[in-house]
Amino acid sequence: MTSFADRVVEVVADTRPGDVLSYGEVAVEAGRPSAARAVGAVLHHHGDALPWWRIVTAAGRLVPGLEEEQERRLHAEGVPCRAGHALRRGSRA
DNA sequence: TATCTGACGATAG
DNA sequence: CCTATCGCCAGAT
Repeated sequence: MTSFADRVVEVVADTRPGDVLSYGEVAVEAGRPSAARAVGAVLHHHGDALPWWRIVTAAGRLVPGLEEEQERRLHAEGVPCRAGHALRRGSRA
């Protein structure tokens, strides 16, 4: 019974190093475009079990409270960050 | 079953 | 750029 949470896990677990998506993007891929909030809850529950650092807000903002940790991990995967927001290729130069 | 909470998203000020 | 409000959904109590 692939629940929404399970779908989210699948999507996030399917991401590879250097990839960065927003909660909304994950929600869409999980089949619930308006469940971005639930996506965050799922990631928070799983903790380090999933590459949560590859997930940012729609505004490109990093996870509140973990900006340092996330920025460090993203940078380690080749994702440049600046002032708490991940610079995604294609979004803006 | 009802109510509250939260690692969200978009719009308005 | 930041704060505030509304809408949304899933999980916990």
